[in-house]
Amino acid sequence: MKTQTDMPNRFTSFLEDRGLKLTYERRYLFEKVSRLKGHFNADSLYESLQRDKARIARGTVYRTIPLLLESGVIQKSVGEGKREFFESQTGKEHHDHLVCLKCHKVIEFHSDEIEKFQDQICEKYDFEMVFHDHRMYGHCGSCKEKKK
Amino acid sequence: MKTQTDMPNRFTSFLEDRGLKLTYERRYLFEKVSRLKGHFNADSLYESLQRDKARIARGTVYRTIPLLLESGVIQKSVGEGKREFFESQTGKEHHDHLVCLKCHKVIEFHSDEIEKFQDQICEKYDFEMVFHDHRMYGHCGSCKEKKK
DNA sequence: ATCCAATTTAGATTTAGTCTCAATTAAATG
DNA sequence: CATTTAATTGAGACTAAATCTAAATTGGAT
Repeated sequence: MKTQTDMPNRFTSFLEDRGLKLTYERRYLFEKVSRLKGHFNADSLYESLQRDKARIARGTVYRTIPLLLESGVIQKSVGEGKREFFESQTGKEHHDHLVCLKCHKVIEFHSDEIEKFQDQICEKYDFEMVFHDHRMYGHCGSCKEKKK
Repeated sequence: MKTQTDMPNRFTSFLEDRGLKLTYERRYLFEKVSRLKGHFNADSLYESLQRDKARIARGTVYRTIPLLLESGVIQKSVGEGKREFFESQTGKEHHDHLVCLKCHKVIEFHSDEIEKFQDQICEKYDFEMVFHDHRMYGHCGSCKEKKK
């Protein structure tokens, strides 16, 4: 819920832990993706920087994305095409996805029970979860019928 | 009348539903990926065909992968690099993944309870699940400690 | 304020994936 | 089972995505 700009955050602590520099470009990209609502890929992110007149090179975007992924600021998302898609984790109300293999419709769902058992699994394996991604693929109601 | 001795399967029924032809290449690729155990990408699949001396063009591999995905024969998998990775769904003992954001270790898990609630969700949304993919990202036991 | 290793930039290069069109083939039809 | 035709394939040209390189810049330690 909180997205403080100058306070330490998930990303700045991550950089510090790794002994990496907090450059202008890294901070800019962190703030940019934190504000992004929908899905994006490396290129659409680069283009939105250009619209901002932020002079950050394409290569820097590609080099920063793995850092944002590893720090859990963004995650890989439901990709329908060939490219990798990402979405911001910040302040997002969590949901998971049912994806129709036929019409590609995406239905969002949420289950407290599943989340509870997830936590149990993490405890069992001594794993500290940052985020998760749970998708079920199959056929939605209308495509099931159309199958005849 | 079918010229093949093969039984109908998920892929052949899919092709039939869509009015697509069951070509030599499609059958070959279906059988190939069904036998594959680990992860693969478009290129490693193409290379394994060349080792087989199967003369199937690169373009055909790229054109067939979406069909294998849509029919649920393969699914997109835990991709660590930039490329899309796939894995066969056939006859695989189902498991899900805990993925360490730091060392990229993958821990497999299985939970009957989670599967049960998944089924409930599907029922609620009138969704017929073909397969699912559930990943939790975070820090594994040893990376948690190393964080200091 | 200085210094140095890390990082960035711009563009060249490499690699991944798509497209085109002539040739081939599945399978529907008689 | 010969004919027909629309779908599919193969080969390679082409486009797009991602990486690399070397010179310039910068964070942050001293």
